Amino acid sequence: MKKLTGENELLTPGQMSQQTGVSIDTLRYYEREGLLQSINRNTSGHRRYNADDVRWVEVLRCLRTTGMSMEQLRTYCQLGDQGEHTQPERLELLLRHRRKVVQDIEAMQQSLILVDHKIDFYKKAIKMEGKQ
Amino acid sequence: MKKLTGENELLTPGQMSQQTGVSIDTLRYYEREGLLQSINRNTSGHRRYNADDVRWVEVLRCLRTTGMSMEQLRTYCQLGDQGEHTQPERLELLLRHRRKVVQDIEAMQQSLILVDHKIDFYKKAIKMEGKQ
DNA sequence: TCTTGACCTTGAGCGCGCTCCAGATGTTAG
DNA sequence: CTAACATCTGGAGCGCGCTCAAGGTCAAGA
Repeated sequence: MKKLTGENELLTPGQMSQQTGVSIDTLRYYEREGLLQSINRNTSGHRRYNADDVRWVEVLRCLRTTGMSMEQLRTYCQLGDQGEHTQPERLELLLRHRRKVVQDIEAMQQSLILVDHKIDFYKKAIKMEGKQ
Repeated sequence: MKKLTGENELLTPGQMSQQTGVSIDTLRYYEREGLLQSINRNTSGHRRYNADDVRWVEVLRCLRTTGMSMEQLRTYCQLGDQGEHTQPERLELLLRHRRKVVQDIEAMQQSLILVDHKIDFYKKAIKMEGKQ
């Protein structure tokens, strides 16, 4: 009988991976790299993730999706570990990141305009060829 | 005396690099990888880029900025080499790419929302702490 | 003439973010 | 009890997109 929800809402690595969309290997890698700390273990040393861990991994995913580097992520985590007094620094880090992300999105949108021109060009060229 | 514009509008690698923002090494790398073809050479074997090359590198940059892989880029170039009859395929490739880019941008914007929530959280937390 | 500097080629090296492997231990269904 | 499967650790390997190094050619200025 497989437990689907029980055991105090704790997730096995496999369940965690499914829930977050992050591979088991990557979860362990993040832990090694200091992005994931104090993960609970059961009596035999297997990881058991809790709801906080799930939420944190979702934050990590958002930051990775927006292109934050492992190094910055590590810095961010370390600040978190150092206590509430680092909140201004963490805010600063996120604001810096945000500015970069907005720039990146704008660069992509700008580049997309040229791609669209190319697309239009091909559409017209193909249509012409049909008529010619 | 250094020529700044002369020589039939042809650009040296250094000038090309400056103009396009792509490093000399990367320009050569792209050439090796088949992304840049039939680059002219002067009598001593040095590259001389023309206006078409500049425009093409700008296209490459847009495609790279939007995350097209080297492999797809190579495919796109090869199709171009095969003549006008590959235009429908090239159009298809660009349309596929476009869809992916739009998705990527949306994913980033979505992730940015969560980052913004975190930012708000810190802003409030810091303000509270000041008042408390 | 000599030096400087841009360019050439070939091929190795690198940083990032995973991803995989080996070999051991734990867990569970039949 | 056993077979099959999940997890553990430590460390190696990989794919991508450059980037750099070594050793050479060539042209121009002092």
